Amino acid sequence: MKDIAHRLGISTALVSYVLNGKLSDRINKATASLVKDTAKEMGYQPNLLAKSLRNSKSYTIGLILADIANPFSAHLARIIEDEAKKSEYTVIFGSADESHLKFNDLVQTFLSRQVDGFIIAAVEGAEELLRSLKAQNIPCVLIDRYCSGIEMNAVTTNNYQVSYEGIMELRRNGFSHIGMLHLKSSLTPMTERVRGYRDAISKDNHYASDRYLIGIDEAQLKSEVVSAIDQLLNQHEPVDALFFASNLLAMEGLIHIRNLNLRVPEDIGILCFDQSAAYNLFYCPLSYIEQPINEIGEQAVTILLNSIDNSELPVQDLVLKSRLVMERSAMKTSR
Amino acid sequence: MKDIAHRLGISTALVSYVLNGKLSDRINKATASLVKDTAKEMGYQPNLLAKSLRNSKSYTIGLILADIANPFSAHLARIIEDEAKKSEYTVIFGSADESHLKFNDLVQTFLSRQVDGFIIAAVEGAEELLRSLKAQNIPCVLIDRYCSGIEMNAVTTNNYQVSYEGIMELRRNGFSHIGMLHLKSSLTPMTERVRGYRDAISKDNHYASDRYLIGIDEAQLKSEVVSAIDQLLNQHEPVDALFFASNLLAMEGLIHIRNLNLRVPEDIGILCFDQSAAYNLFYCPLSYIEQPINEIGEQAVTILLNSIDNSELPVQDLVLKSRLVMERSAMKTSR
DNA sequence: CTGAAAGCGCTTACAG
DNA sequence: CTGAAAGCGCTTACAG
Repeated sequence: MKDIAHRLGISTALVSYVLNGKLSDRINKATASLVKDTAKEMGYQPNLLAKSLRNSKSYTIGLILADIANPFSAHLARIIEDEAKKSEYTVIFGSADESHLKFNDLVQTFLSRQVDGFIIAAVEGAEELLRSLKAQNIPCVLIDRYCSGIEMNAVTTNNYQVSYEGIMELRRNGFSHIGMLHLKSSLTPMTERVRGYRDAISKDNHYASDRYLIGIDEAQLKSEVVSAIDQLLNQHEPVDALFFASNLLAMEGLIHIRNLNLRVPEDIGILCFDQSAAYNLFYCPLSYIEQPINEIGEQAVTILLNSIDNSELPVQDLVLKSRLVMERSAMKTSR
Repeated sequence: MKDIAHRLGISTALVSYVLNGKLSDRINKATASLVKDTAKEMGYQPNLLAKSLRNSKSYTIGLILADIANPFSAHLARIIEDEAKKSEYTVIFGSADESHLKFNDLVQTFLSRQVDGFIIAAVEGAEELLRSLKAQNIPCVLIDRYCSGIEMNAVTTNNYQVSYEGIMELRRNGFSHIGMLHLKSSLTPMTERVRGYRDAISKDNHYASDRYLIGIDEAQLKSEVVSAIDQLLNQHEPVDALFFASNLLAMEGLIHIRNLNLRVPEDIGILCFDQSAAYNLFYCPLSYIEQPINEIGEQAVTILLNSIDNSELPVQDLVLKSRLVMERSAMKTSR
């Protein structure tokens, strides 16, 4: 910029005005186009760091996910990237691995990088930090996980409702002993899915709602899924259907079911949470609950950018609808 | 920083020295600890933008991938994130979608954000821009795709060698008519895999090396995979094994094979490129070529950071070894 | 229509 | 042992 100004014998102020299209009504058109041409010729690259420092606006959003390597997160990241780009925002991301420490670390790092706002899939124990972000008036949108007790923008899905309906569908389709594998987690998506399952099971006094309900520790997911399924099958009245409450649970569960040579849906009905390209390789078309990932990502960005532009906006709490996709795996066939 | 200085009645210079641990040998220890305490108490957050501007070093690396939503890319991104974090670097990422325009755009955006260096999965037609990055002396590491004709740091895998060996293994295991589906792409991973296949087929005058070789257009991957497989099966001498040259090709191909009710490996042998959690849902254990993703990511970051720290380093061209994992899908059983 | 000057938050060579 | 001052690359209120 200095070079341009110097070359043309004008001030950097003028260069700045021209390049940013400001005051364009009272600038000599000849000089204006001269500046533009010279800028192009010299390959001028604005320094966004300097710009941000001066404007206290970085056009950067911080995205904190559980793990970018998880297909669900990766897909979401892609949507957010595209949506942010439309408004000239860049995304910096980090994976918190459900760890409170990593989460804090990421927030601090991103803050010192002066992000304009956050899109956050919270971890357990994040309440305090979230509260402090809110107190500092830093624009945030929670995705996936809702944090009760704090009024913050959030984009979530109807986990309770769709789980309830999924189980009711299984019952309607003739399954009578439906088990559920969920992650041991106090975060809303999981607790809501469990609640949906329990209410559906309890309806009309089916049987005790925790009889076939098993929580899995994410740290040893594989082995626990295997023993949980074995346990549910080796009972006096074994389950005739299984509800997997996340894509990872479904993946490991299905592998075990295939290893046991169980036939789906004849021996056991299946309903999974989250879509996955992998399901297509299973021999039986799998039923699943599809979250509207595109909409989650788009809405999160929209809400965030709005609240960056206008800090006085009321808190938005958007609950999107997941879709129940029923395939053969959830259709009981007469034996 | 100004606040701290003001509160303590000292200069910001001193605060800066203390907080950065510089000149620590000639600073009063009492003031030093006073500064540190006050900084903590006031919740001082350094502004990395200002720091970067002053130091012309942003501690940011730009990661350009084909598509962060692709499991392979997502996994790589995660490794790179972790490795970069170890050295206090933050990653900004973008998906180029194999588009030359998006690629240019991302490079420009990241440059104006003053990244210290790039990790790049190049697109077709990126040569010119890469050459200009090299001319500007901007640290870069190419991953996955090698760009012939430009001397740049690169971390790739032995695509030719491992494809050749995979096909030879299939032949050794009794398959005699081996087809290959690859993407129409002039990028090295694909061309090298094809070359490996052809050389293995040509060896000992098997048959014309392009007889069962079909290129797929990524834009309509699904439909073309289906018709390609049909074509390879409905011949006078149909194929008895298939080599899928990428994870997406394998995914769609396997779906079609399952739809056709073909038995693997009895009716058709299978070898896939790239590992995938999805493979585990297939009824027959699948053979695949596993690229060392962890090592790719780690080495890419290491090489990049080294060349950021020392611009005089010689160009590194690292070729890592992929691993051939042979399972039942590649074992011909006597009918 | 255009320029001189201050300032964003930091660092560092220089002086004392 | 510590401070005043310049400067990184930008923007913008003010003056002319």
